[in-house]
Amino acid sequence: MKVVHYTPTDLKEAVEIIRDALTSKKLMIIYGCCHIFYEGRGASRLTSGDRVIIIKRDGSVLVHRPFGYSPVNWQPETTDISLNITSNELIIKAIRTTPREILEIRFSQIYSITHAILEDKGEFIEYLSEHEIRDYLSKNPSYIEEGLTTIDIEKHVEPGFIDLYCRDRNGNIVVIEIKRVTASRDAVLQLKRYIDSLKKYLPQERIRGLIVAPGISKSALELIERYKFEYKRIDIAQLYKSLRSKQRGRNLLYYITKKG
Amino acid sequence: MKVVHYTPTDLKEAVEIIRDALTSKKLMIIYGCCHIFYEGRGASRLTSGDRVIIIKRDGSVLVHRPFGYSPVNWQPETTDISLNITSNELIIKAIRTTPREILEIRFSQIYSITHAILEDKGEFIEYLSEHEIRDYLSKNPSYIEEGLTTIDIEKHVEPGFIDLYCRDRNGNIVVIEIKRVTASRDAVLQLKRYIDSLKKYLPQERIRGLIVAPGISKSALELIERYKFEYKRIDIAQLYKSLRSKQRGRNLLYYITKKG
DNA sequence: GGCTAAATCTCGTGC
DNA sequence: GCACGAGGTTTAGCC
Repeated sequence: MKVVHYTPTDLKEAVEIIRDALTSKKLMIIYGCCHIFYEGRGASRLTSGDRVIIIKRDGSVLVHRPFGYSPVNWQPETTDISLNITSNELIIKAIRTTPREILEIRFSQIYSITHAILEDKGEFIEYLSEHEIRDYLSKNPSYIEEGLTTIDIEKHVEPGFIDLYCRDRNGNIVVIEIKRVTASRDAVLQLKRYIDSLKKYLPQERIRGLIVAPGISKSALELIERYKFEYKRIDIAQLYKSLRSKQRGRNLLYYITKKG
Repeated sequence: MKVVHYTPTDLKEAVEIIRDALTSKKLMIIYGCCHIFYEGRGASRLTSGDRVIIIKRDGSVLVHRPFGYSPVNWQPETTDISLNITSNELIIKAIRTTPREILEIRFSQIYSITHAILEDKGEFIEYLSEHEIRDYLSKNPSYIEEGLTTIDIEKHVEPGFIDLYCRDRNGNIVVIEIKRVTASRDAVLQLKRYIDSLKKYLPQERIRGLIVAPGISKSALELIERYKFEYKRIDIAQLYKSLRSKQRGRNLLYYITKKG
């Protein structure tokens, strides 16, 4: 990647640099003093100040202030970008339809422009969240154990929330703690607290404790045996396949490796 | 604003530049080839490729790929940022608690670093959208008229959607057309079409037509009188205050001026 | 295209 | 600190 950097002396010089970068479809970053006009689903004005503007090759525009994660103004990728210059302002206008929205950036000064062609063939691998695993297993409890039925999800007990609250084929209550990664001692202790709390209200019920995770630590396994809980290993990659098979663009197998 | 630009020859040079920028709390933008590790509420990996990384002075981190409006990875502002270097990688790690999340960026190459102190005292002025006004008035119909009750929002009739469909204290139907800006002739004609359509289905009902707007054009007012409709002026600034009064950091009055 | 549901939603406020 | 609600939410799938 070659990054080209300019410090334009005036707006007339800047407009040529920006025009070139736009036509050659580069990613461009501008440091400048500007005020901003937005009209569309909402409407806003931002009075003059120093900002960073990112224009990507797909036409998406981001305006960032010195603070905060989110851009103060933006335009998603489906935009047409126009460029104009008046006697004292350089104007970038990004317009999109559906919904009709206009973002207008008016620079009084441009301090720096960098642009480059980014070669990014990287693969974005997204693992399953605990939430997703929990939802899937609640709908497919037989994946955990034959004859299991879900009674409740995120059932509230005093110490917190039980991931899955089930009943097995013999009518026993099964309290399930799900972990996205190798289950640690903490997971077992958590499960213990839930079950101890439950037993106060259901003294006559037989309650099983079950850790569901792709792996388990030695110390956790020791605790499980002491408390007479159980451990059910799940294959996250297989689960991922079942969940994401309908989704396009992610045709690979995904694995949880180990706790980072 | 003074933007400083570097093209570091190696990672050792880059680490010093980045360290300086971090300690002096500047906004920094890095063009580099990196792979990324994220673990927290979710988990992801991004394999090697060229990206733009923005680190702001509040510690927020954004990782942008050449396409798309949204960052591929990020960390909101409540972060601690650490910097390390191995024999062949420069590692930026941004960690936050509540929720515990780790973002790790591992650069194999750094092409360009720019940093600057942005002076941005600009005021962000957000106007109300027609949508927001409609929602507010639907929940507070007495703002329009004493004894008014909302029956339906965006009620579908043949020619389109009625903004607010209400009943007044005397049991009459009130069809309300809301405008964010000075209402024009078109607004009245629109209202006429809705009411004409309604009358076909409700021949026995008395139906009132009401334009709610911060202003009205002369020609629109003439039409209103001809059709025996009504006009209710609303104060957008006052409405804004009621809506946004709970929000901090926006302690000014906001006004709708005119259509930009 | 609109509608529905989930998100590392974010960003507030109120308890 | 955690729940609740709104947003130019965004983003994806489904009809």
